[in-house]
Amino acid sequence: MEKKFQAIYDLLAKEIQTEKIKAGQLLPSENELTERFATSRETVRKALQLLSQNGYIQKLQGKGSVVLEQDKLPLPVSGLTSFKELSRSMSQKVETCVTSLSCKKARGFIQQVLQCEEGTPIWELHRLRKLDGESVIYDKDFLLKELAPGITEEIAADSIYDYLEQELGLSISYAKKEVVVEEAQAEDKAIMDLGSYQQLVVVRSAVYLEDTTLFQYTESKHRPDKFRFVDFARRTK
Amino acid sequence: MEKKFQAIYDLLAKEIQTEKIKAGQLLPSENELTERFATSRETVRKALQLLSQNGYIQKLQGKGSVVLEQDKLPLPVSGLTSFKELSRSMSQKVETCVTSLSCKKARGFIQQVLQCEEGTPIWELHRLRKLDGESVIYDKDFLLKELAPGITEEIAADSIYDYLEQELGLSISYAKKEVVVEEAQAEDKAIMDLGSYQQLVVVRSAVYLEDTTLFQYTESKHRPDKFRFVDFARRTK
DNA sequence: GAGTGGTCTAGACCACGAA
DNA sequence: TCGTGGTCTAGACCACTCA
Repeated sequence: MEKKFQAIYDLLAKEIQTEKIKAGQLLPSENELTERFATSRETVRKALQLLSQNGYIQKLQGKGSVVLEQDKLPLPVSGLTSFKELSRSMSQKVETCVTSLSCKKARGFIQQVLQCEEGTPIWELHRLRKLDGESVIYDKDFLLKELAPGITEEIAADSIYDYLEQELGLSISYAKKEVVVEEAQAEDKAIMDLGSYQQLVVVRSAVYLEDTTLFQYTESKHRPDKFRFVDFARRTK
Repeated sequence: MEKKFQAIYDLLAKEIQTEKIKAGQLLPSENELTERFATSRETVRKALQLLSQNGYIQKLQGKGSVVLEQDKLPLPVSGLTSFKELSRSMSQKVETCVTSLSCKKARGFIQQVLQCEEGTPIWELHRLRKLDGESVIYDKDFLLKELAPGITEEIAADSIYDYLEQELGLSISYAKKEVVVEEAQAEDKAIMDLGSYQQLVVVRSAVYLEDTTLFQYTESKHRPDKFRFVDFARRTK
């Protein structure tokens, strides 16, 4: 059974996305929504808080909740989104090529970033992402084998997150990310279509499960002209 | 009078920051906190939700709230943070130099991004940020003059946000951002210390007030080696 | 003054984890 | 079984906007 506030959120989000309620208009008041959904005001407010967080509305005390303008498919690199989910919203032709999938024992750098015992089995996965036939993104993933024993090249080419969440029932919960620009390494130049680009945008992320286990470490290198990051942020005072 | 849930948040955040409660430990249970702060459980939960959003804790059903590891001063380019607030957390010597402050009538590109009438008075502000004597960040701001009539070079060199919020009582509420990499223009090369760098990380942002007025548009160009972006993101399902 | 959102309360029942 | 967090309720009072 879906949670009530989630259902209200989904419905309102959909009405905004489909422009059944247009930007600039006010949502029905909290009291009206309370009646319409036969619930309590706090539950309505939970839904509205989600809408506000995700940039759908702005609440104005004494007035109501204004619907904000929706951006036309910004790549939500922000938040936690996998490549497959991303590519769905891209018009271009996208291809994923698994260049390497091997199992290693943790030591040195990898052991350190995954914060595990020396010798822990680790999947090391390299994937090349092609847009319109050009290799422009190079991902290296390191994951605890213990938690995802059955990874295959097919799964890796599709979506690891789908596999984890739907097949294994693991819940990805949060991530820490860092974005920097670095010189392309010899390996990058050999494997990617860099043209004259000498630098790459590198996104490093640590992915955690619900129980706070650090589960995956990823280094994603992007050719600068194919990198775009968009963000919606609220001021927290 | 400070809101109760905010006070509880502040106190707990401080205890985590100062490692009075260490990473990996559990927070007191919601019932305990309810008693300690002589409040209701929902109020405690509001505070905990904030802590969770900001990456301080992870809630585990049936167990409690685990304190997460704190990162040592990540530049929070994420969220909504002004340069002055940023520089406070940087060890390096930071200098801001106002290279231009003028008032224009909106038209063309500027009119479009600020979504205002043609001819609306606009402040155009150029600032150069120096780290250790090198000019590595170049900001161009466009703001509605109507809302911030009294801007001076002194204010611009200090913090515009402080002026807006403390002097004018305006409330900055949210922003949309985009990060891309672009070729350095002739102007950028002339005014910044770019060395052999040919490309710049460009952060474009639109800043909105509480009443959803689009108030400011900023283009911030960073020398790639001095750009770093960190982010904490929760998975939203 | 009427209607809006913002905060807070005191309770209820449920799902989950650990012992 | 007991303590934890997750959801939900029905009410209260306040601050704000607008007519």
